[in-house]
Amino acid sequence: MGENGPDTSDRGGARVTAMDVAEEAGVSMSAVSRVFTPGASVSARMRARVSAAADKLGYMPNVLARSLMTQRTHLVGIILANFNNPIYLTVLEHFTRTLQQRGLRTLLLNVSNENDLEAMSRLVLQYSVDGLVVSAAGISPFITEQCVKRKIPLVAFARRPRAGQLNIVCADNVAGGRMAARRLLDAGHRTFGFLGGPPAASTSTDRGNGFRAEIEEAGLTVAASTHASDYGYEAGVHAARRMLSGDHRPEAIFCASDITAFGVLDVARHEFGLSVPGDLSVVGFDDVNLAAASSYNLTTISQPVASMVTEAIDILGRQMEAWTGAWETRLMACTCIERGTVRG
Amino acid sequence: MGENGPDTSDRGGARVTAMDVAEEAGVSMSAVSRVFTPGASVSARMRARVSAAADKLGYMPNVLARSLMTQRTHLVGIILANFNNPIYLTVLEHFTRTLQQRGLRTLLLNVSNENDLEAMSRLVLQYSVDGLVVSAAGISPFITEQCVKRKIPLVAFARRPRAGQLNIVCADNVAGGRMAARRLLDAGHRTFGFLGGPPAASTSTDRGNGFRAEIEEAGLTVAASTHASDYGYEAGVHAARRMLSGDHRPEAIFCASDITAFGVLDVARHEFGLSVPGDLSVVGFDDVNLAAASSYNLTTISQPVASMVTEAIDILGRQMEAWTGAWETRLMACTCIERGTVRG
DNA sequence: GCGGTTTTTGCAAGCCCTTGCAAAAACCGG
DNA sequence: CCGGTTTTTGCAAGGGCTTGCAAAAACCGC
Repeated sequence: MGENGPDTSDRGGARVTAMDVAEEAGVSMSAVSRVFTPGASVSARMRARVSAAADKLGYMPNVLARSLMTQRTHLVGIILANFNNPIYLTVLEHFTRTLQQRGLRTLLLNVSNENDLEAMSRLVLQYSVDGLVVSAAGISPFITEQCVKRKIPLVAFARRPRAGQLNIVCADNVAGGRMAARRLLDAGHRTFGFLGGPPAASTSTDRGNGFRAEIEEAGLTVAASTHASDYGYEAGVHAARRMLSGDHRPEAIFCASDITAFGVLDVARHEFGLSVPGDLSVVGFDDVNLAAASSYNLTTISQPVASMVTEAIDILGRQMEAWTGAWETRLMACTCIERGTVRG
Repeated sequence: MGENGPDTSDRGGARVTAMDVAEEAGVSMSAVSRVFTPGASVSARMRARVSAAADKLGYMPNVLARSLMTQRTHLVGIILANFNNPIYLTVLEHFTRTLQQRGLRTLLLNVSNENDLEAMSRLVLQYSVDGLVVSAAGISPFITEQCVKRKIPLVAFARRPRAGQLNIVCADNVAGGRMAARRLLDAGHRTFGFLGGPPAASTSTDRGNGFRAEIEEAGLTVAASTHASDYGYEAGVHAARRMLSGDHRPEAIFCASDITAFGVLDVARHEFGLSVPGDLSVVGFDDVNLAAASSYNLTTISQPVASMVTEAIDILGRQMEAWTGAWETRLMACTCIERGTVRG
């Protein structure tokens, strides 16, 4: 005893271990461990002694070493493909916050460019995550099988429901598409356009399907239908030019994303001199922050991002503490946010 | 030999270890380890045998266990405060992608609400990250000291340069502010307003300082100056109402963020009936995606996000492989993106 | 102060992998 | 085919922590 302060036993990396604390406090390493393990059996006196020593040495348990024994890393992997739609920043904000509240950490993986999803999954599995959420197209059997084998709960986020060994949390895009259609039908429109996202995006397809179904059930058709190459503004602009310059310009357009809807609005107003909603009605999807901006004031279908995230994490949590081998799928209801881009 | 297929030795978690592979291949565990360690000494025959066994069993090394020995987790912590400015989605996209390219993983922490930064740092340190980037106000001495002690490279991202035991990568906000001023002075404006972000945001303060400095050096003053409560649209709207309804409405406004600038633009045009840039010039900051949208077409100061991120990761990488105890600070030049919200 | 309970503690084995060291194997020229 | 080199391999000792088990301590009522 007696060496004081910071450079005590500075062996290279200066990493202070439970053993160091144990020696400092004159107790066994197990005691130290127990002090840092919630719910373990430790007397108050012991706790005090150890804490004092730990504080003095600046000890923090190494959770990775711990995870070796406990088989729990408290790490949740999130594989995300969509970094160009601002709604995903909101999604991430909710995910990280909610996970943190539950004592879990976020391992974020980007699969937006050439990296393929399977390789990413391998990576994340090697970190023995306790759970995995994937918001990207192309969840392969390999991935679901690996997760099942390791009993790692997996939830596909914002992907179209499908059979398989995985959980799914997704907005009810078909119903959302129907909502958009209903709103537009109620406004009295007779000709419609649908502007989807990239063809690979199942969510966008579903929105389109719901939209078309509702329109067709009303005895009408969606004459114009096109896809933007991504969910970005520019893609919306290009698609809008195509759609508005045809000879049968639709009276109403439903866009599978707000950002592309912004592109449509701008092209319609500034390039075609149309008034919205006078000459053209537009409905978007997502309800991003700027949808409320007065320049756009976009009527849109909102996904319940907050509850989708909560739901996803609930599922993970439940299956983390008791793996049942059953899979859940939750379709969350959208709501129509009435603003100013639909007439009447 | 001879047991085949998936349920071989399914002891509970079904986790297959290097030992299992070793037995399957009839070799020592070290051999297995070496096969999965780049650059280790293994004969071709051995590699083949082990790989075969590993494939058969579906083995993946546990990188956490490995990190115990190697003292390298390949984890980089990112602590982020700002989830309401879409520019940060771009930042995250660059970070995750660039880190992945270098074989590093992203541990994302959200410090946007009550959670304090110090607690978050504790968490992330317990995961023995190899590096840490913090984009949030309030990096305390505790944090820098911990990082120094553990030789964990730390970079403050998009925070005002200051002395201390840490690296800093930041846009040159002062120069950026000056650029905005220069542009507005060149347009012949004589009265100016500055609309900053939350007072705690040093970056916003610096932008304001640069702006003011340039204006004052031209013998003029920034009469109106106010702060938005965050970088969001609504905050911009409220601030704009305050600023535009005074009796001395400025001819030109510089906003510390594009999103607040959008708010200003909308309030100016739709509530005050002003024409921009006819009656009012506006300059933003960040060059978010929608700044190019024709509804806004915002002249703005762009931060070189991509190179800022690359730079930050370069610093981390360098200090990860050779800790020198020296700290770097990089101030990256902004550029003025000329669009349509400044007259002339 | 004693036998019987209930805590509290330490021991040591274990989690899954890496790596220095020395033994074994492969190679080489003559 | 041999002595000397250069790989390749296995052994065993970690790395930092948890935890079942049994011993030690603390408690309890009488």
